[in-house]
Amino acid sequence: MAVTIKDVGKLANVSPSTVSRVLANHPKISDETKRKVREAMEELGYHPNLQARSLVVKSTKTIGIVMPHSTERVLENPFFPEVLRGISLEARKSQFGIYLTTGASEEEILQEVIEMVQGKRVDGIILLYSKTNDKIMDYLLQNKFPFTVIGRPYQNAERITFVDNDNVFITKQITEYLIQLGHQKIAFIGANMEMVFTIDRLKGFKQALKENGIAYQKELIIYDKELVDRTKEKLTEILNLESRPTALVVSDDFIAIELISYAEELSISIPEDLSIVAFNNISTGKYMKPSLTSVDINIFQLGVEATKCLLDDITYPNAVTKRITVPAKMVERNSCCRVAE
Amino acid sequence: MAVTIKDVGKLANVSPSTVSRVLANHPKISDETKRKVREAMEELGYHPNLQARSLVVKSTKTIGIVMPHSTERVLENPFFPEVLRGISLEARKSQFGIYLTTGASEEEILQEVIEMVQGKRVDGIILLYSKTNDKIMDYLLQNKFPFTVIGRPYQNAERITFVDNDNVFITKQITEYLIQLGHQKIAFIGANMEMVFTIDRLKGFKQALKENGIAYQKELIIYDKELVDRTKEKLTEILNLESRPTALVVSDDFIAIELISYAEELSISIPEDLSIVAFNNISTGKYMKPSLTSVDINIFQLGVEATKCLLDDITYPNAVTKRITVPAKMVERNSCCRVAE
DNA sequence: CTGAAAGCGCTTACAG
DNA sequence: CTGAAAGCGCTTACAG
Repeated sequence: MAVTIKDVGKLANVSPSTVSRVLANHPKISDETKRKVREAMEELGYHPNLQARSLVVKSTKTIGIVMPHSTERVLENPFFPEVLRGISLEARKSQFGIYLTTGASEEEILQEVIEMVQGKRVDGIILLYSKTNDKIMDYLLQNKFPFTVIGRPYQNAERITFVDNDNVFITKQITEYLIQLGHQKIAFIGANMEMVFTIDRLKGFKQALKENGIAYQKELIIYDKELVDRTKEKLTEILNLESRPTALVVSDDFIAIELISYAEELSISIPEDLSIVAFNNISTGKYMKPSLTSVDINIFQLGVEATKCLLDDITYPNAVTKRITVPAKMVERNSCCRVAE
Repeated sequence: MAVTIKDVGKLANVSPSTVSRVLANHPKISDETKRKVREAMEELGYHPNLQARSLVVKSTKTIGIVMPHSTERVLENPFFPEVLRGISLEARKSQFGIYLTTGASEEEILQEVIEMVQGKRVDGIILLYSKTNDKIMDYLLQNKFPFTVIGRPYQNAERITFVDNDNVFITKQITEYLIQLGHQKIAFIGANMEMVFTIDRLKGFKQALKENGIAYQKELIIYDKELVDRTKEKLTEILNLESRPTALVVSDDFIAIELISYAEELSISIPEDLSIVAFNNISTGKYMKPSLTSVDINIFQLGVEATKCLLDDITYPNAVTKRITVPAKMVERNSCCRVAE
């Protein structure tokens, strides 16, 4: 059916081995035969069967990407396309393809990962997120399979190559920015507390409070879990607190946008009554009213670096693990202002 | 190194052929040997090498997805994650994996597609977009490789299975909605004119005008090409036309959001001075001020249906081509109002 | 019900 | 510089 190395060999009057060698541009093959063989390939429209090659060379030239559960709202935000753009760019440079998980639950994803790994579908894996007690990370580590994570591994970080923002630092910085604007009552609206970036950001948030002598108030910390399915009530609840916060650190621009709309229903003006700084710097943030002050976490670069690391890891197994920090920076716009006296 | 069918056979005291058969749960193998073999697999942690299997059964159980050029802004909007969610869901049901193109130009993507097809990496392909003169579609058609497109193929539609919204109809409908609100000067802000959905929407737009006796004005049609890199000038230009439109049909919520912000800089109020209906119904649309009236094109369902069709096509090659229409509907919010007399 | 053999399409020592 | 042979890990007629 499909044209194989044998057909090409026959047409060019050489053995299959020789065809294979010109495919690899082996230096010891004469230019003459190379020409002949290439002509034959051209004529027959030959293209190597990658499966067959993979089977013998034991390398697939593809990387697997583990996405968050496809049911998560996470996927709604532009993180995914953007990180993929970074990964693609870098993978393509090395002629690597991309294979995706599709699972809707951690268990399903784990099964897919096992199949990718054991089924020899990929040479390495990029984990797009880092959460606590992640079975997938455990599995990969245990099987010594090359992988890189975007985000800080909660355990075994010293044995894992990862790229991340310095979430503690940047969150401390933005919190201090709010403090310098005179805010004392600042709430933290986190994402899922199983996500390590949430843990790190909360840490930075607390550090800023502490170093500035502001007491930490438990009721001013809200997590995603409390938000899902009753976002509106929960957010409204905060806004109605008798000692309502004057500023918010919000894990995601989308939540910030939602929250702003609720605030305005309650006649709370942004930023006069409530300052907000969020994360991710979505492209429409600058067109909002008020425009959103947000942390640009450089998603594209996270993807690029993670891929570079993974490809390194595949090429030189057993090299030392690396830790890459991608700079995040606050983009100041108009959703924050000095607290009213 | 890795454990193979041979190792399992040895441990279970059967031939590799038998192991292979219990893998396939062949009915003629006795329960007793099945048990024995499965035990051995368990003990050794055996997992089949999918590459090897693919090589002989000539099926990869994976589908390839061709994305728009990764450089396009298209990727910024939630179309991509959402369609992928639909594809994943459906693919997973049939145990199919997903392989992605990464190319940054049509030429690169074509090369990748050729490699996917000839390299036997995938059993079928989903094209995530439809544009005029698409080399990739031509290639696939010519090679009789199973594929499905999301969007209407510009050529050869009768020979291609595709899923699409009825873009002509829905755009006609929303245009009539604006006309019924009393608007006569309506502008159309399209995406790239090479995209077939833009062509179709423009057609629906014109139909609505014609049937309502409104003259078609060329200067009220703007394409993406004119927008890229100088979006602001171009949009502002429209807003400054001496006979400024009172309503807009905009190809994408993101553009609408951007446009709204420029309008307000010019003290044009939405919707009082300018009504807007856009496409895609992004999740934050309802939190905008004003909230966005937008067409929900049901991206998720487009992904699901495209995958179903493709899997059918893979299972029953040479079946008749299908055309699936996924309903789109306008979600009415507050960005449109009756034209001022 | 099970095994031996051939074969999927390639690569790569080994030999000359 | 090139070919014959073995092998990657599986599946599947063919035979018994």
